[in-house]
Amino acid sequence: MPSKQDQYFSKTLEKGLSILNLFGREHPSRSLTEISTLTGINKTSTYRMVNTLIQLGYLRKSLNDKSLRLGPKAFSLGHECFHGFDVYQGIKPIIDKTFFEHHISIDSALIDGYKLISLYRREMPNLVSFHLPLIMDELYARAMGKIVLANLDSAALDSYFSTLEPIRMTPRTLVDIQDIKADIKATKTRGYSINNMEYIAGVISIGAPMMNLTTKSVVGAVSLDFPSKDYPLESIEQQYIGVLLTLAGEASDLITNAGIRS
Amino acid sequence: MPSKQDQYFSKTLEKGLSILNLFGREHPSRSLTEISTLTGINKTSTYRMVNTLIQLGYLRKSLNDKSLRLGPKAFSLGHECFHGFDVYQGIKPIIDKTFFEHHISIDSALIDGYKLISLYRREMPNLVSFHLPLIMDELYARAMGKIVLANLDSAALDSYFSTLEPIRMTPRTLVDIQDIKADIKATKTRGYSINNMEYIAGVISIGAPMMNLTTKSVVGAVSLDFPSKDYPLESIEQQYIGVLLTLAGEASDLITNAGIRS
DNA sequence: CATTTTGTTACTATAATAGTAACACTAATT
DNA sequence: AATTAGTGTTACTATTATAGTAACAAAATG
Repeated sequence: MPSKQDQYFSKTLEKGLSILNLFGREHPSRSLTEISTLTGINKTSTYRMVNTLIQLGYLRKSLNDKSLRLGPKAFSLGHECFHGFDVYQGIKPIIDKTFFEHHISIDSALIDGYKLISLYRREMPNLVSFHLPLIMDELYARAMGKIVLANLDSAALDSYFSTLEPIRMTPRTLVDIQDIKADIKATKTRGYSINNMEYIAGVISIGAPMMNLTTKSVVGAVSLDFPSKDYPLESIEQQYIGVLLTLAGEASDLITNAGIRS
Repeated sequence: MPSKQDQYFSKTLEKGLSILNLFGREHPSRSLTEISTLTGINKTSTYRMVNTLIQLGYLRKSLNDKSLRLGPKAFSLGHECFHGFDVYQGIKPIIDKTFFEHHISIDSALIDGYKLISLYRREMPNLVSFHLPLIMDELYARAMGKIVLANLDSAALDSYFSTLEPIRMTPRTLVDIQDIKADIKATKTRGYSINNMEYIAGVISIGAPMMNLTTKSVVGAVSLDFPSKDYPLESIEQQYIGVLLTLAGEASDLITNAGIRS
């Protein structure tokens, strides 16, 4: 948790970046007041920040209505930030290798607070095609989320549950807090997580943690995803746990070398 | 040209973003003093900005040496900025359509100052594979650059030439300023630009402008790229000018609707 | 071990931002 | 057409955040 009140923290920069973060695939356009209310920044300050971003080319303003959109500079910054992220470059070959060896769908993600940031993903054509968001909230309903929760310390876990309001996404989603807690406990002793069609109907996943081996802390997770009609859970557990744990081990080595920590 | 001295411009935000812009594929790691000298920001202020970016997760610091790298937050911001850019989403189908109809390599870019920002690209396997940078400086040596220059007003063109120091990239690259000026003039009357192996040996390109039809200004360009061994320049000019101009027209419509202007 | 370089902290004058409030302008409603 | 509500933009200062100097610590270098 950052101590944001020291002298060596720029609130202005934080505000500016929080504005840029409001734009994305599902929000290509926003208005000034919308930005002001969403960020909690007063309207004049919002205007200053937005105006700055426009002048620098990160945002642009429609002429008719004055709605704001991403500008060319945001596009190029985005490209560089995406492809310049060394962990992304490092995990690609690891996941690709496993993908071509075993022909299974694989996903990976990093923790950011109590969210998962999707890192790199390969999907088999047999899987129900689902367009996953880049940042995912539902830790309790996904294999990657469960294994992350199982590796948090009890204080962090309490803090997570204190604000949690589970949403039922499939008939099998766990929505009772006690059920979720029990599942997390089981996951911890098991060493890997199971998502039995709780997030998307027809998809079974197993997950393992990406650990920083130096600090002994979770920083993300990998998962293998299977179509339930072709793969019963029992056979997955018999055949693929080794693959999963090997992959997670390789990913953990990468993470540890890169010095990622949460 | 932005008037950056008004009250409604945040210098702090500008500095913070300029730091983030120093990172990318070819510069995954940088030191504090490096950042300070490159941006011209005083060391303490750099420290404040960098510290902020670290606390927010946009940068991370190596434990041993204290070198800085992009963090997970920069990765997710990058992804959203890239895929949330509506012009990118809009130009994809246009270029894909032409690509599948004519089986030729196609490139597109937007202007940013006197640089080109690569937008979307499709490449045929017959083309010499070249890894283009996302931001390109050599306007004088590329088809997309030439057509952009040909559409600038004389003041802007003078300003461009006043700082230009051409680099010879192939035996055919124009390095004499007078030669370049003559070529720009010829391009202007021709209506499309020709790059005859001046940027990469063995690659001939033709370029046309993406115009904002409302403001009558250039905002970018598209180009068709051919391997010179299979396509002599004469046959390209006979067969593909129509394709090029149609594509440029469609791209211009998109740009105009989006309200992109330079 | 001495020397240079790089990162971090202390301190304060100055400049930049926050926030209130008023204003212009458009869109919606009557 | 007139009224209202809403959004974006500007004016104006108190406040506070930042810039920059300088000193210091900690590595890196020789």
